[in-house]
Amino acid sequence: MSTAEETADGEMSAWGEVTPDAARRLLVAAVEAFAERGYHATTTRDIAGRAGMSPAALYIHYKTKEELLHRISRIGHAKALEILRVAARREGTATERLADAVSSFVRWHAGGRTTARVVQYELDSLGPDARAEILALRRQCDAEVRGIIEDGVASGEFDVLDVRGTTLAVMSLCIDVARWFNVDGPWTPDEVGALDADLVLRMVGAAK
Amino acid sequence: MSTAEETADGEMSAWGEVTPDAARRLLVAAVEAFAERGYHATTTRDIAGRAGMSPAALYIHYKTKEELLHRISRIGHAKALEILRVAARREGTATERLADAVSSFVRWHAGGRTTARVVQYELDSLGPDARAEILALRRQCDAEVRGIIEDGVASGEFDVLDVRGTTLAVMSLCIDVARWFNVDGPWTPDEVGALDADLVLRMVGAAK
DNA sequence: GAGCAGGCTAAGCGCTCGCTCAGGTTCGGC
DNA sequence: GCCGAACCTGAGCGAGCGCTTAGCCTGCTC
Repeated sequence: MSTAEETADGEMSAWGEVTPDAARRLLVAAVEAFAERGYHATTTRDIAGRAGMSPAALYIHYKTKEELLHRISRIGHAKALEILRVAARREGTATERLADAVSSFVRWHAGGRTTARVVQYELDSLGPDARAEILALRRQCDAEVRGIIEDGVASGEFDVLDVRGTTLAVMSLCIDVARWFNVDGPWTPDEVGALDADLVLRMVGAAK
Repeated sequence: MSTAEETADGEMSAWGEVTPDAARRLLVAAVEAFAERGYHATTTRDIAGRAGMSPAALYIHYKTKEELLHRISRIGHAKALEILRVAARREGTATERLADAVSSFVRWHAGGRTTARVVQYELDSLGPDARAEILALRRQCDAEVRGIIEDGVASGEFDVLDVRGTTLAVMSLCIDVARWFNVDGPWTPDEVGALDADLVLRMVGAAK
């Protein structure tokens, strides 16, 4: 699969399943605003304005501003989990699957940086129930990566002292990309993905 | 140097240089509130309340709420830079200095998680001038780590394909600790520091 | 072509925000 | 014992917030 759908204009194509059209435009506007300013610094008037509507139109499609963040978080985490699941369950050695997981996960964080920032850093702005639901998805993401590492340890491909700690370090490497990646910077999402995949294989002691 | 000054009750001792006493109490209260809720979700009434004062007292010591964040960011980044500088300029091989830099930097992010969260994740809430000033400090932090890695490459200790990219990955590993570390979790700051230092040495291809 | 449901806006409500200001208290210097 | 400076509070201002409501279009049904 190409990364085109996650970059530039295509970044927002992942929201195609959201209907009707007005609800999707509001959601996309909210993603952009939350990514730029953060949830609490974003006003409902700003979101509606970006979608070309009046502030009141927002409340026809969503009950509250928080519901927008909740839906964005759920869809985003579902996408992240899908990326990791596909990599974890494909054919191949643990080394190949880990490299695939890291490179595609990093590509998503870099190319879809706008979405990824909201998904990874605005979790605490959700209420307790919504946060608990999203945290469950996040633990599943961790579990997919940990599973690959455990496979590699079991098969003798990897040399890892602390599987849980190393898993967290791998996730850190991927997630933090959303914090620093800049589309005007020296790297493409593909290049960062390849670099980080190489670094992760070194971390787990995989043979080159 | 022990890590005691960065943990538990001692976390806030780094603000000893802030005077007078009331100004320091307000600053510490702001650090706690910003770390818990984020800058925009924190009210001046909350900060003043935590410091045991009326909302108006805040404006005797600080011109605006943003000035509080600015001062916190500057002091925090200065501390981070000092930690990295000490490790980078001590005696020893590049391997020893990199391990020292990572373990002490990670210890600071884990033990002083409250401060580190504000310092690393609330940067965008600053105005343009203040942000530019803080970004300069951040680039100096990167440069210290990059310097150690370049030394290791030059001496033949390290095997690194992309020095800039690897530096960013090392910083990611350290900084992201502030996002996930939990004082009630299974690790102490020292343990995370040692684990991440080991992983970083693997990333740069240092001999065990 | 009247009725009606869904989608939208203009106007604005109640509230809390960052911040201000007049005035009170405390305390060292003389 | 009085003065001025430093510090702090109670009260509250103007603004902007999330969200609501009354009513107007538009297009589909029969």
